[in-house]
Amino acid sequence: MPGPSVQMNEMRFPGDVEDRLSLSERYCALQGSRLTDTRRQVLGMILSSPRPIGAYDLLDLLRSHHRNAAPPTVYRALEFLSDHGLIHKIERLSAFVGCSHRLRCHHGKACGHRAQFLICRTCGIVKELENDETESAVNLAARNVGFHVEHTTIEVEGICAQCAEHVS
Amino acid sequence: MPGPSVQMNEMRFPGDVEDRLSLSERYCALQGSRLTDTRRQVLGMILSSPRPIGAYDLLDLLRSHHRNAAPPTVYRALEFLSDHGLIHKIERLSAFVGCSHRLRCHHGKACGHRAQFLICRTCGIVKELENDETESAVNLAARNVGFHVEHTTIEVEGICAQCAEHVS
DNA sequence: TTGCCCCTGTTATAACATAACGAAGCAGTG
DNA sequence: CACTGCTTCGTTATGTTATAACAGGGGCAA
Ligand SMILES: [Zn+2]
Ligand SMILES: [Zn+2]
Ligand SMILES: [Zn+2]
Ligand SMILES: [Zn+2]
Repeated sequence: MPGPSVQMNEMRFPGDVEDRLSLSERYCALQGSRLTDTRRQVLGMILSSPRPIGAYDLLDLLRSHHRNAAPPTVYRALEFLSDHGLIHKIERLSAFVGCSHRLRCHHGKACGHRAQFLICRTCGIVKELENDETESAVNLAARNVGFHVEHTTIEVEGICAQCAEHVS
Repeated sequence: MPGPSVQMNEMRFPGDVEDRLSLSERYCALQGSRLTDTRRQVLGMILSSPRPIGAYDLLDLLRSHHRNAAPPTVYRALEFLSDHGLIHKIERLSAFVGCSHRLRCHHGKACGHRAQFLICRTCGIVKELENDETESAVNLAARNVGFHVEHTTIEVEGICAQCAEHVS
């Protein structure tokens, strides 16, 4: 009876997603971390989703290829991916998106990459911006009251350009 | 057998909180809204808390004065207070703080008040800033990609001035 | 071999939030 | 007052998101 001892079938993703997964694998290896099967599959599912996806939706998807998956399975993977800057959590949605910056960045885990997220309330698509002026302004304002900034969450809700066109 | 038909005892708050509650009551009246007993008590509890307080902590407090309180009781009050700009939700904490702006503002419900929140990860205290440069920068960045902004969430995690002193 | 660290499996529970429906209260109106 | 419409609230149940806690497996180095 051939086959692996654990019920984990390989999940196939579109070519561009596979490319990003390969890059992510190499990126993790350089950090001395391992992009294991589960982590890779969760990342692939996030990258394949056109909009932010929640932990329990990921769990449902994961289960069709990984029988034993439970909430901690997903949350552990999400924590790893988040720690390594491969994904971002959108707080307002309790959902996750792939980082559109990380794979273009050569500074590693602690590069201080900060972003702003534009959330369209019509189509649900989230765009990641990296606007230095915004970061500078908020950092300055915080320092002016003696606050030491460690992490900034900026999430903008509104209507994206696409959706605005459709209405007019 | 005297007493009200509903088990709702008046809760007493410190003088400064009572002052803000009175102002809030007048503010709501001007809007044609009613700051009912439950809403007033929830607001009072939020204003009395030195740090953000979660819905279920509010529920526990509320129950000692209001036997029948259930989750919807609290969430309805929170929605009302939030809609009227009297409180803010801190997304990263799923918890609520009183607005430090509203009672100084004469523009009413739709004044477009926007704020940034500095969350100290040591003491848990949250400070509300109103920095126009930050708002301008993020609005500009969004408009540059054709995004129509409706609401912005800015939450900064780090160490407050107080706590930074204690360490050094 | 032993000990250590990382990763995972598994069960259970905590924490946060809303759906749905009916009744009570509080306007105005005739 | 009786009628009506609207807001608020009580109540029960359920949905959604996230973590605690502990055991086991597998690689690697001393
Ligand atoms: Zn990013
Ligand atoms: Zn859109
Ligand atoms: Zn405010
Ligand atoms: Zn502090």
